[in-house]
Amino acid sequence: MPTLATHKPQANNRREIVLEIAAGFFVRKGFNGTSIRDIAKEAGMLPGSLYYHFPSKEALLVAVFEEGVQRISAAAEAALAACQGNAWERLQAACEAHLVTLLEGSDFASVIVRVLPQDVPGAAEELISLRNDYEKTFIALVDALPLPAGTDRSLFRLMLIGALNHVPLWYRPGRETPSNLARQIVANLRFAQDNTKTEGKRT
Amino acid sequence: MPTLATHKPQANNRREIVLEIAAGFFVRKGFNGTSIRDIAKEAGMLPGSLYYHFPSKEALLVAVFEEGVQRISAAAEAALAACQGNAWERLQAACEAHLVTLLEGSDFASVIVRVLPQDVPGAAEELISLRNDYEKTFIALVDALPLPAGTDRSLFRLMLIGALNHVPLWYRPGRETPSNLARQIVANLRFAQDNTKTEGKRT
DNA sequence: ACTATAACCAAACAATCGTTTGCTTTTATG
DNA sequence: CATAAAAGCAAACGATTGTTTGGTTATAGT
Repeated sequence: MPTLATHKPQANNRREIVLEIAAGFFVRKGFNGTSIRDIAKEAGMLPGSLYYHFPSKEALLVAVFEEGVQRISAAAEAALAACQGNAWERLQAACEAHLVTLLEGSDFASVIVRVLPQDVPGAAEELISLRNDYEKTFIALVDALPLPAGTDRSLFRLMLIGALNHVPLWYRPGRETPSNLARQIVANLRFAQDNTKTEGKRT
Repeated sequence: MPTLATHKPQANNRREIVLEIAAGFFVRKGFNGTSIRDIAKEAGMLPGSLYYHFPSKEALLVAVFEEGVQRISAAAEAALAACQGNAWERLQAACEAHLVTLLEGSDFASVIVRVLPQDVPGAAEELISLRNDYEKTFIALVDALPLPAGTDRSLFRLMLIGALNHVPLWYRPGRETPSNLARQIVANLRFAQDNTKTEGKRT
């Protein structure tokens, strides 16, 4: 069979620009607080033109979300690849990468924390699935910790993620660095577990 | 002086019903995801009728927010009044009340966690102020803790609040009780601080 | 040069949004 | 009963929403 329609006139230049602008709006205004016209206007395009790149507003959010998960995952895995320490040090490295990406990285990662799946009914399950994929890394990291028997590792992980993802709500640049904050957060959870007497917090 | 216009035909029955319905929508759909018509419909009223009770949608949200702060504050202070223990036990009591109110109390308190001030531009400062009033309680509780010198108590408190307010995003009734979760969350932060060697996490 | 696709414009669509206005019903008090 | 305020209805206002449709320009391969 001959080469049928092997054209490729150009790359999607504007598509990535639109994604970046959309990420900014979604982070600052939320999903329902952002209009297609907001994004199009900042991109120097007309509202309808966005529908060449994305079939719907929800699909645009999903694309931003996917990019965010990919970026923060890449940051965490890169940090882990460069860390040869023990389980606590590896967890700390991942948390540093996580927080640095949230606070100083692009807006893509922040969308993951800002936009709730229930805000996007048509794609809620997909967003949850994407987030779960990323958090699997933390499940493994927490599982590797030398925690006292009886410790609820699931709760421990959710505590940590809750504390980390809460930082963007109060963080102000100039005081502590994101890395320092992550280190302190992990440290505050670390020593607590070292001398616990396994006294029954569960039966 | 004679009694001039001392009428009071009735109390604001419907007003509180509207508030409760609004709280439910704000929690589940967010502020921008909730329409006046949604609330009015569930209240069995017409959209315009809400404007007799509240001058605007934002004012309605503020009213819900205020009620939420009052309820969760009352729960925390009641728990503290009934607790004669040490600083850690008092913190635990407040956290239990906080989490129980968030997970099992009315929707009013959940609105505080769900709706971000930036979603309501015209009342953002007021919402922040209301939240800060409540969190002052936790500032005092954390200040009273016997933490090792050099510990950033502000970060410690923000970690705790972050972990607590994150629970509604993953909590599923039937497993652990809210009280149990709060106790474990505090416990996970407690022992960490007991044997810290004051090794410089800050200079 | 011809053609097919990419990329976007221009303009509108129906639906929904928060809100306003004028009128009616209800309710408690004198 | 009379009255005045409370509470709500009915209906619309202009603005904004996500989206569609058809036409236009740009670009690259044959």
